[in-house]
Amino acid sequence: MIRQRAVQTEDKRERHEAILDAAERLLVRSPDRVASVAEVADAAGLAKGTFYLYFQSKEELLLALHERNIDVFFSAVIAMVESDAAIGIDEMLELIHRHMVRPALFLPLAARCFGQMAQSVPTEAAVAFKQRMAERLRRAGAGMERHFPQLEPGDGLALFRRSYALILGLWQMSASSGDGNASCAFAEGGVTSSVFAWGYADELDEALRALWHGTIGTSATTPARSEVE
Amino acid sequence: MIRQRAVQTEDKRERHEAILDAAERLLVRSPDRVASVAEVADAAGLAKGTFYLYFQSKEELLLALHERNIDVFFSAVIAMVESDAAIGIDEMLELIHRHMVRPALFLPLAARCFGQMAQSVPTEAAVAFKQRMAERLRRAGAGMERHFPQLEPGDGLALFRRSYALILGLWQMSASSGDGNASCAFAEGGVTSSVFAWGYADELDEALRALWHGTIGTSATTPARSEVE
Amino acid sequence: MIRQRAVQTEDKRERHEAILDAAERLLVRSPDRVASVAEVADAAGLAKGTFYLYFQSKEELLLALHERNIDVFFSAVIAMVESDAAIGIDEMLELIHRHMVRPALFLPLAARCFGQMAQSVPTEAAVAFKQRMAERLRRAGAGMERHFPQLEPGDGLALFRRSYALILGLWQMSASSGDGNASCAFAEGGVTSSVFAWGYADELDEALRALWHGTIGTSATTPARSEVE
Amino acid sequence: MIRQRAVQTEDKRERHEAILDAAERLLVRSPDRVASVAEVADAAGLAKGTFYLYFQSKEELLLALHERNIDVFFSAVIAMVESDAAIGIDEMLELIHRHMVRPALFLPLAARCFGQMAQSVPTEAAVAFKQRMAERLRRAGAGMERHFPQLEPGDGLALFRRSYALILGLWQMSASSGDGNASCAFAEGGVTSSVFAWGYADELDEALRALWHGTIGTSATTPARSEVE
DNA sequence: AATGAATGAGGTTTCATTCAT
DNA sequence: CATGAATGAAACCTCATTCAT
Repeated sequence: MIRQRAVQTEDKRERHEAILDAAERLLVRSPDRVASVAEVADAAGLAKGTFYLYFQSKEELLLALHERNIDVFFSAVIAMVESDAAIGIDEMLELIHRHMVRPALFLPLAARCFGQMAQSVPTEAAVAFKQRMAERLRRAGAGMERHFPQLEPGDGLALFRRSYALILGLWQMSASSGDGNASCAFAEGGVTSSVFAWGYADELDEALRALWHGTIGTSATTPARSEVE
Repeated sequence: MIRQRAVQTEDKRERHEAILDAAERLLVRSPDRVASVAEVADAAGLAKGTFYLYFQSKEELLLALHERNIDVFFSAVIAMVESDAAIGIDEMLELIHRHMVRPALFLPLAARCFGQMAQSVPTEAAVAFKQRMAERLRRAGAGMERHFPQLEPGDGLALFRRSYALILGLWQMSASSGDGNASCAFAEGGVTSSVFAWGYADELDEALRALWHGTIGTSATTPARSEVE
Repeated sequence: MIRQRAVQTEDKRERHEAILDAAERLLVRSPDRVASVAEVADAAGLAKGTFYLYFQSKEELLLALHERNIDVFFSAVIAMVESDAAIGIDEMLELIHRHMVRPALFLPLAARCFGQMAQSVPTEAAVAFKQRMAERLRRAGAGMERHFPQLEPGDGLALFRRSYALILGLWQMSASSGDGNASCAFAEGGVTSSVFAWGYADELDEALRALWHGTIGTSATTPARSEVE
Repeated sequence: MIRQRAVQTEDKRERHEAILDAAERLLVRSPDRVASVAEVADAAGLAKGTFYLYFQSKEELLLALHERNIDVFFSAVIAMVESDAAIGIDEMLELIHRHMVRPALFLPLAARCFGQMAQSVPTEAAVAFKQRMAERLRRAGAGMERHFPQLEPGDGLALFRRSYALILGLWQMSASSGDGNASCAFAEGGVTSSVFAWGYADELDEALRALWHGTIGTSATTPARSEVE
């Protein structure tokens, strides 16, 4: 239950979360448009002005929402790479699909944040975000290097960076015309469909395999591939 | 010389271009903000109302500007792959740098367009854009397959798609805090810089090499590398 | 058949009429809005600019259209009052209904013209219109005075003026909310409907009878009334 | 004193009025043109956006302004007819002149509203307006019937309706060429002037007398007339 | 702290009118 | 004469953000 006034620090965090929840709800309900601040505040049971007591700007809200998603993903990744279980690309792909591809929210939000962050997020907030992001990438990359000795120092990090770039970039190419679906369903047929009618999920898998294959070598990827197919 | 009135179809195309030029000029001058329609029209020496004779919306202008950039790049790529000269990844990287990385406009605009296209571009326009894009990718991909017989049908296309995703995705990760620079120059030092202070240009090269290496194999990439260096 | 270029005076008049016809057609088709100049020109098979070779402004078009309607009405009125047939209010009402009430165009147009003429019609055009209008009223009024000796000089004119004012004013009160119907069909019931749910046609008859009765006396109106009822 | 922010309902009403006042001021200052929304907001000391917090559209502003005028008039009329003082047409004419004819604003605004209301006022607003108008007419009509027993039920209402129609209709005929004056002062002489150079104020009196005479009979009108002349 | 009225920039739209061709 | 591109004013609209209460 939310108190009338958030006097305690804990209450504040609660409100923060409540606003994020409200934004998420609205974003899931209609993924193709971003709710206005008024709508978000309303959905959170607050007045418009109150929103700005908890977020500097609307962009910051989106960024925070995005970071919450990212956090879940990286927690899982870091847990995996820091465990001693044997891991391969298939385990990683499974994580990626579970946390980024299947949730309706992750990719649209990521695209929006990365595409527009430059606009109105104050530099300090962006820097802080990037620092937290960097720490996550560093830990995940270090874990990777522990599992794959053929990786030179820094290569684990780079691998994650590039994977993330692929995940986002491919999604944007597939989703960039307002079709909520991963696969563009246009029936014009002919050449077009053979070029653009690719499913995001499958293409992502293949692309990541190619990237990892080119980085780590076949040791982790080829076997995994053969297991699957 | 531009006529006062665009009576002929050719004149209209010229006007169209003139508006794009104006927008480009403004965008180059202040890369961190998008000029208003009024400013663009003004810079093109036209009234605001005239702008809407040539573009449905501001989004469409940005999309058209982006497509013009893309077109230059793909023309070069297609010319290359359809020629009989031996090509390797280095030639491709050079094209990418010349047309996408070095021009100040390409990547910010691409990020903006891919991240936000769904907003106000009518579906038909977006579909048309994608079809033109698809045709370009198809030709480039087919050309690639001609040069690299080890590519299965469709792999050339996929390679371009994934490369483009990497180009965009990495740029968004590097540029997402309003620093116009390719390399984030923040002086907080320590861990952060070792993780995020990577130059976009160099990282892109490495990432693309890894991707191509994982797709085409060493035949095209490693030798090419040794020739250059 | 309309020539390509209206060189002769006669051709010009033809075009003038063609534009009026087109405007009338559009106005009849959708009475609640006034077509744009572009639409009118288009419907007349002309370019937008050509319209302005035949009319100073859009207002002038509406005025001319209105005047054409008026002319038909007054021709009938003058013919009647200048004949020797016995006339009473019923004959007049019949004319009014035939030329003003039943045609869908007359009253909306009249309201628009009278309500907005002040805006953009140059004074000279308005004066010219009023002069022609005055001459019609004068002839009709004089004819009335010939038929009703109890009218003092000028009273016939005044009677027409006041009748026209009633016709217009009542119509505006009845039609002022976009309901094309003469009778407002709102079903809220109670007091409201008993006040506003009056049929224009019937109310006009009664009002004009009262006005004429108060001006001419019972000689012309009461008998006529008894004949009808 | 007007608060900076209209928090209370009462404050909002005040704001509403303040905007109406501003619009009225501008309209009085230059009667031949309607100020833009920006001008009105400016004159009210508000931002343009604030205007739209209080009025749906510009048309609604004009309608509200008109209704305010109407309200003053009908309040006076209703007060008169609901008092026990003896009333005749002269008292009524005096009210009409004081509230409708002499104020520079009433008639132009009424003409505009009645002629154009259909445009952009949403139907519900127009219906609400008419309902309020109907209630006023009803009360005034009922009061009239109390004073003049010869009126049948409904005749008082009809009398007001017709009077209002005359007031408006005659004004539109007299004012329809942008001359702010009640009497058209054109010097073309001859027939014209004898037909159209009638003073609105006097003609209105005569016309209303005729209408009332034809409705109520001489009991209320003739004596009053003799007193005046 | 909470509120929501006020702001103001600017995108979108319409359209009567003008003017170079 | 005919054309329709260009104009520019202004309505309309949305919305992130600010600030008096």
